[in-house]
Amino acid sequence: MTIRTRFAPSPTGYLHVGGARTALFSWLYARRHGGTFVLRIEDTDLERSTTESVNAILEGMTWLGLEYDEGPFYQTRRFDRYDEVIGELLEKGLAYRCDCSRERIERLREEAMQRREKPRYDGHCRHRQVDPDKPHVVRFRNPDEGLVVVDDMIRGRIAFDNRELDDLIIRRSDGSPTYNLTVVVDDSDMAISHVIRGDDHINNTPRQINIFRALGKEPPRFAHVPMILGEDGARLSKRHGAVSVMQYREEGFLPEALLNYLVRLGWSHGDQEIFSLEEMIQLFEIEDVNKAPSSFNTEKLLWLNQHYLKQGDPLHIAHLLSYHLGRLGIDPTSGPDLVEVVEAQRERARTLVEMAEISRFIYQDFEQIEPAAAKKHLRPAARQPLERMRAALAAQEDWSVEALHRLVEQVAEELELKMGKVAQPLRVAVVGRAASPGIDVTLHLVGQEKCLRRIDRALELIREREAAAGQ
RNA sequence: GCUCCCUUCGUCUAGUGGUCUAGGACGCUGGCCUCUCACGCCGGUAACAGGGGUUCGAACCCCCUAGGGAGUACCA
Repeated sequence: MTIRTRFAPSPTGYLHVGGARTALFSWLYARRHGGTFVLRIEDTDLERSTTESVNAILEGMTWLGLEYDEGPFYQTRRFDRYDEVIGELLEKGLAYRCDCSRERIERLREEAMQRREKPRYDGHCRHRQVDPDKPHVVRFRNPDEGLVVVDDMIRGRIAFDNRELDDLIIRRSDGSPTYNLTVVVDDSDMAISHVIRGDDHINNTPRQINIFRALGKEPPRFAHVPMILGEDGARLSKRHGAVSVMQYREEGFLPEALLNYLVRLGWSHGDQEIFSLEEMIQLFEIEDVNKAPSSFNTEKLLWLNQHYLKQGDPLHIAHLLSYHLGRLGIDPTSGPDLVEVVEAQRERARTLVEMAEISRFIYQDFEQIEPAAAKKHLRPAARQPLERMRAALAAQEDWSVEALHRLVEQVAEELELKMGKVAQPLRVAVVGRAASPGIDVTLHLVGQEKCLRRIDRALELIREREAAAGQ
């Protein structure tokens, strides 16, 4: 059998991490088995669907690298086909027209609730001849009894009693088809073999299976993946911060990190944490997906992101960093080779945004030295080492990391001071903070001119302090 | 309310009747390394929701309870 999976979002918002993971699982399943991955846009809700959302979803998929083999198919372009199927169902008596008022339906619901029963449509119009030219909806005639058994690839066997199901609307009074009909027609027409989707669809599954059968079609296999919860264990929602996939890009995450994080959310392969795309494809089995919902944990995502920052191709990361530097108002071409910046900083940053921020000093003079760092390191005792370093650096011609390293060591030796007594004041003077890459690399990246200028500023500050103390 | 689903460290998970005094990862934490911050390395912290069965033996099988979640639309 040819494996065909699909991702079928409704374009009513951006691509969020839950949808992205579902898409990833579907994509992996297809890739794993040499199958085809189809993208279908479920836009039958004319009120809520927007082209902006379609674009946002496409953009998110592209960024993650989840390329589809067929599509995107739009359901709004298939209305004729749905009508054809509904007509067929009507003709065979497997569906019927209904003109029950919304008031009547509402009353039915309330009565059922009072009787502590599940609200269901009572089949009032099943045997009535509703005038096709008058306003009406079309309902699917659900079997009255029997069991519908779903053999879910993740949950196992789930049984539903047809008595719990009612005759659902498959065509609205405005003539548009509804979800449960369109999925079945599409999954059938597109020969989808495996439906991998969120578990909020479990309850729809028996209805859809019944429609498949009414159509004389074999239903696909189903796999319902549990949802993703927010950091606090509550349901993930727009109010829970960055849930849009594209926002993760803005916040400096790498797509490979997000993908790796997402694949491990609910799925595992022994104790392995790091998965390249190739490994995911090779090892992913839908049966290994957990049944329980899982909470999103940004801390672990950050760890993975740093892992990929550290492991990735520096040139590739440099390109991405360039964008984030730009956002800080920095012209990346106004400093050293970006690859050198990446290599110096990638063990110190968890995101590209952080990397850009801690690299700011390489390009721009700072407003003021961090007070705590200044207080601790720019004291009178630091004046002599700083002056010596200033003189040595001013005379320095070879500005390579190695040469600078020897220079700092030499000054420390001459003054009979430990490295820290020389490097720390120097660092604070040049960086404006007490943290940076190795002092040699730091000096190298900043460049001679800026280094000297900043050391002069720091020396000035020390003299001011000495004067103030002397009074 | 009704139907369906879920339940191992704070979080992600391993585990499919004995090898579990429950393993790994993130986080937190002690130490080492060290010019700072990181990285790295070594160590620590912390869980089988509760109660009944079945069995020589249960995290694993069954039942109940509790707690979460989904659906119950002319949304998808």
